[in-house]
Amino acid sequence: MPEFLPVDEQLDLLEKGAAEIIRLADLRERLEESRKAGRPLRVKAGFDPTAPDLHLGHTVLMRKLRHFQQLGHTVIFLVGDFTSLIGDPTGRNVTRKPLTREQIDANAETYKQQVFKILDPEATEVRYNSEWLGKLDYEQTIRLTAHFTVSQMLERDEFHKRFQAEQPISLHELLYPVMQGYDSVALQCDVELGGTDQRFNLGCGRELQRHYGQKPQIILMTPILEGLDGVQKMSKSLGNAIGINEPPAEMYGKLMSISDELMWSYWTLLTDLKQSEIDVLRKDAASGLQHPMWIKRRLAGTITAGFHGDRAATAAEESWSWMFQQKGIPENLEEVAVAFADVAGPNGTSQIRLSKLLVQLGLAASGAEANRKIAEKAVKLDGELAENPLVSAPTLPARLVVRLGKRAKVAVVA
RNA sequence: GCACAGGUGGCCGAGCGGUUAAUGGCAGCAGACUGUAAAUCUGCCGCUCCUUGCGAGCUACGGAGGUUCGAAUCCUCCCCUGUGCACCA
Repeated sequence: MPEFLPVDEQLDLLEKGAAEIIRLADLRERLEESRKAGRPLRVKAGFDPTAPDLHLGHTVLMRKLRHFQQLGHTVIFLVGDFTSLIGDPTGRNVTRKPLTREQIDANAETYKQQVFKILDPEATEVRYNSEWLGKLDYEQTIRLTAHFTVSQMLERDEFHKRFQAEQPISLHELLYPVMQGYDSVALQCDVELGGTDQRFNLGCGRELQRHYGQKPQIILMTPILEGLDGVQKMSKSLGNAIGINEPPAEMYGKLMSISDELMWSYWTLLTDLKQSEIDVLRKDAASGLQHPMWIKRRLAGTITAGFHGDRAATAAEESWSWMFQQKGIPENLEEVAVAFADVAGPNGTSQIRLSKLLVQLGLAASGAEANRKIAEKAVKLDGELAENPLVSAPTLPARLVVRLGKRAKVAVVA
């Protein structure tokens, strides 16, 4: 029979960084029962395999899942392969395009690879909701939807807003919360985790479980992580995200660019430091005992190390410091191999067209943009301001340190 | 199906026959300042090419045609969205 920690100790970890728990008393009770019976709780979180590139925002929830896992409970990683045929309307003012089966499968695979950087694969139950949703026939679906009313659905903020704004709401979108709720029934969940934006969907699970004679699940909501701008939620499409697969230097640098204020919620949501310790840091920063920059550097180092290991994090920190504080050129810059033919200048000469080089390196989105940046004196070559669109390449292969604004890369032209 | 209102660059939103690659706001990028912060100020902000010039060409205002020297702006058809109507009629 598995042993569980005393309930208060479990709650101490589980409550950290949770935005809201419905209801805390029930969770406590359920934990008591589980401990007494030696039965792990079934904890579910659903993921839409729509965005194969996970960012730190997604990890807030996964870290919470891991907490349950660490405490010995059963974590169910639910791939919403079926629901993503609909596309969750959350956070959207427009109807999503449905994905194809192939896209979903491919996305789910990448998803898992990334998720297991945080979760223990051995202790995770991976499920797909097509398993049960795909089997529902039309009649069963009708019976399922009969448990909800139209006005219940329209109460949901997203729908309400769209309705008020006279924007389209497709009928099938109303099915999303119903299906997510049914997932909880099918899996007999004790707890479901989700972001605060999932409140409505999570609640549907409780509602349906009651109808199916199950104890309504406990809901634990995690806050939505703000992106680099500190205003909007972290999202790849808003361009304010830090991907968990980004190279260490990139990750570290982005973390350093957040505002001082934002850093506190990152500490809470993205690290294992105890809340009490974080509060001390905050006090020290306010009183001037510790410079906020150093606290931020520690944050960036901690998070980077979590994904890339201590050594990589230290290297990232060093090159950041070198590059931005001393405005130097770090040693371990990313090298990109570039074919001379792709960046060749006028015919017959050995010159390189700088704008093309910037595009090849991914530092500029287009040649036109690259040219503008050159004109704006934002480009440096080997530390020297580059104002000429043509660069003479002495001998091939040539090694050039190219810098545009905050980012720099080494081009190896051959 | 009918009536009405709409569909403009990443988003919001002007323009309603001609210096309109398209006012303005947001977002973004770069420069200054800093702790690569934030805030602020300044510049940029469709793409391609080169002889990098206040250069040339191409593409763009839901789609397809048309009128015109010239259309995001006018006409026709189509697609999409919202609202209202839809028993007696």
